[in-house]
Amino acid sequence: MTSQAKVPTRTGRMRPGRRPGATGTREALLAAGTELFADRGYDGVPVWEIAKKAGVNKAMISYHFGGKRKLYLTIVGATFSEILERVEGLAASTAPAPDVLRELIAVVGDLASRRHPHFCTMMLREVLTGGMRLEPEVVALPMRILAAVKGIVERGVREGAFRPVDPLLTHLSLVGSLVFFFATARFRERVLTDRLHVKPPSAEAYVTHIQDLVTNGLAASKTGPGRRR
Amino acid sequence: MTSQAKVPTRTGRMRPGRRPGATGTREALLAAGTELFADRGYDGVPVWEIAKKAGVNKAMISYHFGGKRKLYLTIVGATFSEILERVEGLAASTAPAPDVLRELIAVVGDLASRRHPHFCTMMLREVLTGGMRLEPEVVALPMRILAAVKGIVERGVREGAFRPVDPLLTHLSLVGSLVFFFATARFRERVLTDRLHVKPPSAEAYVTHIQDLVTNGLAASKTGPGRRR
DNA sequence: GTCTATAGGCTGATAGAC
DNA sequence: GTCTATCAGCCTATAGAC
Repeated sequence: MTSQAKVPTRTGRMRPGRRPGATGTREALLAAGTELFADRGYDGVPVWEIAKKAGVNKAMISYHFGGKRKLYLTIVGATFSEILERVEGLAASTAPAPDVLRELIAVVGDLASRRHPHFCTMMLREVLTGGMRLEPEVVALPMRILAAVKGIVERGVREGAFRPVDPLLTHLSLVGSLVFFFATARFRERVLTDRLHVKPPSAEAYVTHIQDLVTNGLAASKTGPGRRR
Repeated sequence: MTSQAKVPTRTGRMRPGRRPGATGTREALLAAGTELFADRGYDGVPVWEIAKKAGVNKAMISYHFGGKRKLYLTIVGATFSEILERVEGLAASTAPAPDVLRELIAVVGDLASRRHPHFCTMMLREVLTGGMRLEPEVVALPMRILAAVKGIVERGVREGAFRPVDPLLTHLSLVGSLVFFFATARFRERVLTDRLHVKPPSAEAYVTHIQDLVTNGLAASKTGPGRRR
C-alpha cells in the first residue's frame, strides 16, 4: 500500500510528469488519519477532524478512499506491512534460535516505540472492539506474525536450544507482553507520573527485561527435568 | 460496590422487609450491562439494548445510575473489587515467593476464564480508549494490582529466590501476558477455528505455560548455586 | 418506580455546483 | 478534484403522564 500509480488529470487527458495535487490530498489524509486514529481510536475520531488536520474537505475521504472505514483499513495495512517485513525477514534467519528471538524482541520494541508509537494500541483496540466481526484484511495480518514466531520457536525446540514448549503458547506470551506494554504506555505515563510520581519504565528497559525473561524461561539446560504441577 | 442498602419505597414511606421490584430492575440492568459491555465495548452498546435485555425501560438507566457512563463504571468497579480481593489476599501470604506467584497466576487465570470471562477485555479496552482522560475510579484499581504483585516480587528478590529483577517490569510482563491472552481469547477462537482450523489453546494450558515461564525466567540459581545475601 | 414521547446533539455520506 | 449544503440515522437524556 505505497499509494501512487495514478496520474490521470482533468477530463481524460494525461499529463505525464505533473501531478495535480490530488496525490497530496490522499497522502495528507493518510498522515492525518494515522495520527488521529492512533490517538483516539476509530470511533473516537470524526471525519471532519481528519479532514481539518489534513487541510482538505470532508468529502475527500469518501472520494479517495470510499469512506471512513476504508481509510482506516488502508492506514492499518500500510503500517503493518512494514513491521511484517522485518519480522518475516528475521524468521528466515539461520542464526541460533535464542539469538533470533532476542533480536526479534528488540526489533519489535524499536518499531513499536520509535517508528510506530501507536501501532500496538491500534491493533489491540481493533481486536478488542472487532470481536467477532472483523474484515479479513485485518485478520490476516496478525496471523503472519504468528507464523513467523512459531517457526523460530519450533526450530529452537528441534535444535535443543529450548525446552519442549508449545510454539503457539510461547508466541502468545511473548507477543502479548510486548503488545500490552506498548499499547498501555501512554496510560502508564499519565498515571505513574501524575499520581504516583514514579518515572514510567523505558521501552529499552522493558525490551531487555523480556529478552532475559524469555532466554532464561525457555532455556533447555536445567538441572533435572524439573517441571512442577 | 455490592449494590444493596436502599429499600425506600413509594412516597417517603419505608417498607422494612419487602422490596418493590426496584432492586430487581437495578440488578437486571447490571447483569445485562455486564454482558453487553463486555461483548461490544462501551461505545458499541446503545442504551435501549441494555434496557431491552434487562426487560425494563431505557429511562431506568438514567434514573438508577445517572446515565450510561455511570452504569458502566459501577459494573467495572464491582467486577474489579472481587479480583482485587483475591490478589491482595495472596500478596499477604508468607509462603515462598515463587509459589505465591504461581498461585497468583492460577487465580487470575481462573477468574478471568471462568467467573469473569470478559473482564480483561473490558479493562484493556478502557485503558486504550481512555488514554489521557479516565475517571479516577478506573485508574485507582489497576494500581492496587501493581502494588500487590510488586510486593511479592520484591520479597522474592530479597529472599534470594529470584534474580534481582525490576518489580515493575516483572509485573508488567506478567500481567501483560495474562491480560492480553484473556482479552483476545474470543478473537483467537474465531480466527484460529474458522480460518486455520486449529483448536485455540485452553486457559489452563496457558496458565501452566506462564507459570513455567516465570518460574524458570525469574529463578536465581542459573549455572551454579548463586544466592544473594 | 416505571413508562412514553420527544428534544437535541452528534455522526458519515452524498448531490450537485464549480 | 474539490467544495458547500444538506440528509438521514444514530445516540443519550429528560419532561411529564401514570
